[in-house]
Amino acid sequence: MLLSRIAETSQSVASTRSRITKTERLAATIMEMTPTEVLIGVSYLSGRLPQGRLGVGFAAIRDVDVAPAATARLTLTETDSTLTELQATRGAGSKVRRAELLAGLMSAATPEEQTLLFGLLGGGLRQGALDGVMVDALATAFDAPRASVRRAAMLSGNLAGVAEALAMEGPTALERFGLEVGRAVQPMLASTAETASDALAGFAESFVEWKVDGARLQIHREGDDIDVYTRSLRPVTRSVQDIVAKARSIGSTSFILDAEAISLKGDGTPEPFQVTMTRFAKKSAPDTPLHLFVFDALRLDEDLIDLPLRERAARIEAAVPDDFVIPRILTSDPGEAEAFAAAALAQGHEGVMVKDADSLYSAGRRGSAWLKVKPAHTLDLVVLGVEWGSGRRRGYLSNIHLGARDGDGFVMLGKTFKGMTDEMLAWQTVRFQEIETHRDGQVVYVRPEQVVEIAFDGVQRSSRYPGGVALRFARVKGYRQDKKPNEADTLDTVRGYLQT
DNA sequence: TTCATATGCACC
DNA sequence: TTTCCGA
DNA sequence: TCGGAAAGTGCATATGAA
Repeated sequence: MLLSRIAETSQSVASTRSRITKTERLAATIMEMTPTEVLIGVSYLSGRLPQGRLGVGFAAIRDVDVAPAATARLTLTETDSTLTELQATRGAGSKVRRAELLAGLMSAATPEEQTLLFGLLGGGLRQGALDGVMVDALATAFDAPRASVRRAAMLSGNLAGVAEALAMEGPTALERFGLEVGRAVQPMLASTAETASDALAGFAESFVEWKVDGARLQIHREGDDIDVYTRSLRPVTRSVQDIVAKARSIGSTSFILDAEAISLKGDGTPEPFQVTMTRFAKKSAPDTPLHLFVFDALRLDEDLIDLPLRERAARIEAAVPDDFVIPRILTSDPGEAEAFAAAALAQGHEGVMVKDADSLYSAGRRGSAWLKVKPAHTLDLVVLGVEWGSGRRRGYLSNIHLGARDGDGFVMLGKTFKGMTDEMLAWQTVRFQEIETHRDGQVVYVRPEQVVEIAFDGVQRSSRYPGGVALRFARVKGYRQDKKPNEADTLDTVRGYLQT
């Protein structure tokens, strides 16, 4: 029902415009909904989508100008306060979580409204999108074990189907859902560890494998049909025909593999991440070949997700050509692990993954069975400006602009909001207004007087910043009260990280 | 028509 | 993607 | 222990200005 509405609205928009965006499509659909439908949809959306992408959709609901992210954020906040009011009527002072709210909405919804909601989940949004909030809400609304709902949704990649089955048949319907070749599965995620030895300490025996700076791929094959998906489950089969060809040479005709794809230079060292990424743009010729590094198998002739990693690895060794398998060792010796990690770094790779050899594949979970270990660098930089935060950081100065010393001045290298505790936020809100020079919109500019220690993963070329370089994954380690700006690191020092 | 800016969407 | 925080 | 919230950069293309 909803799907056909989306199709109709798409066509009418397409007749007047050259291209329609996902948000426009969504907006058009939302505008035709009844208030109840909007309430259900919006309460889901407000907890679900990244902020910046909602601009057009929410602007349309509120009938305000289609305008930049600022409008979207404002509108999103309004939506939030509407929800808060709703919550307040339920219980004085008691906080109602979004999942509870949603569960209540679903239970109270008419069959027509439920159909719309499930349609929204399955077709209106990203295919296969999954959300902890939704799983929670479904479990509560239909009185099913949370873990079972989660597992069914993760493995089938079909949240809408799970929701519908729960509504029609109840919790017993969950047993039907399992792995399906051709249907992308939420990939297993990793936590972080400081060093390879630290990571190793938690496991009886560990696989230590290269962590390459590429793109994660999930490769499905059933007979002659091969499909490739990104980490976010976007199908990219057409862009990566060289990967498809490699997959075809694997000694099995029914599999689901978890792998990394990366462009390497002639000497085997990695190309910058941006080079790999251009292969995944909509229109790009495969002029830079992608290497394939398989590191896990959810299925190889039979389902493997409930077998330990050591067994899955053995099956991979037997079926996948060595060239396509991630270099790794099985060990419990910290020295061996550290040496392997050092060698990976020497090859130019990011670091290593350390994985519990006895762990099962838990789709979509960020557990501690997989640990990523990458060395962090630090720099002492100078704060050039700060932006007012939003959401839970409203009223605080949050996102800081970072500068490196260059001659007598400072050159901006990027921004960061990561690594700040609530205490630091409170402190910097006062501090940066003390050294404020002027304001422009959300930005408070300051005299370059405050030094901050910044951790980062690497330096990349940038067309955005005047120094031609930007920091990758910059986060605050702490403010340096003991250093003067003229002791901060220089632009040349930063550029020095480009090669390594 | 060309160039610059804005926007959407992808990812680590 | 990293980090902090609350349930 | 888990998941939400905070917002990053780069590239391609659509739109607006010259």
